Amino acid sequence: MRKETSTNALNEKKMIDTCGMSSSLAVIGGRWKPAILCRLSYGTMRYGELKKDIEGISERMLVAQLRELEKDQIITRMVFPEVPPRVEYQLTDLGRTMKTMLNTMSDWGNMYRNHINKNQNELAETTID
Amino acid sequence: MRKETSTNALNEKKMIDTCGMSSSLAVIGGRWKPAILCRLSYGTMRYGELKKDIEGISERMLVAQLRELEKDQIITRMVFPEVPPRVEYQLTDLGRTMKTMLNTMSDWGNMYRNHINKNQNELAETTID
DNA sequence: CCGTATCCGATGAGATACTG
DNA sequence: CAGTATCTCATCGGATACGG
Repeated sequence: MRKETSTNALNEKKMIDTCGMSSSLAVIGGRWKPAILCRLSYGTMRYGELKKDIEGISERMLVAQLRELEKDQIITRMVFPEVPPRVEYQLTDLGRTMKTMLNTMSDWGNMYRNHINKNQNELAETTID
Repeated sequence: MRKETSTNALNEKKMIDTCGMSSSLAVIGGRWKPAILCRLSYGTMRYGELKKDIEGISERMLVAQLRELEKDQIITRMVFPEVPPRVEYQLTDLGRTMKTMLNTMSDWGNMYRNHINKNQNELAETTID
């Protein structure tokens, strides 16, 4: 039953063996889920707000991604029986546990993009003949 | 413009605006890149080692993913002009900066899977009639 | 040993029109 | 307002055969 001897090597080994990365990517991956999750991490939003805020998304995709996140227990969908109808989405407790990961990914992504752009600019400058 | 007053809200706002998550996912996403990156984060590996170690991957996909990671400056490809031929892959310095993110994603993914499984088991137990 | 080339099905995702 | 339904196209990824 899994000794807890925490050498660095063992910790890293654990990562390879089980590789939970795929589980994470299955939940947060794809073209639109990052945009949805980023927004919902600040609180509740209505369907129409998400649609207006996420540029370029079609209704079909927005609904599909919201349904998947709901099935994966990351967000909740609350329907208010009013006229006109209102539907609000928000992170579950489980969904809120993602915030650290989302921030880490966002930070690395920004660093990476800056790095790539910087190198391209330097390259452009040195190759002017 | 942009006041640098670092309230919590503003820090979070930064995440939404730029959302580097998509940049991260563009580099590490997909079916096979997690497996490749996990393995290369321990050091150099040969093509054949990767192929043997990553169960189910086809040569077509292995090569394609390695080429993309190389283009994205995450790994290097070193060809040794020997007989038989030898090709070694390893993370670049830039690639090594991903390790924190990979671990965070792996940890959350494992936590998530455990959480889901646990709830399913409890549900199964309570619904036995 | 380290790949390419080719074919093909499954899935992701856009556009448009319609509905309770 | 908050969605469905349908059609279409592009990309991802698997299987197999062959090449330096």
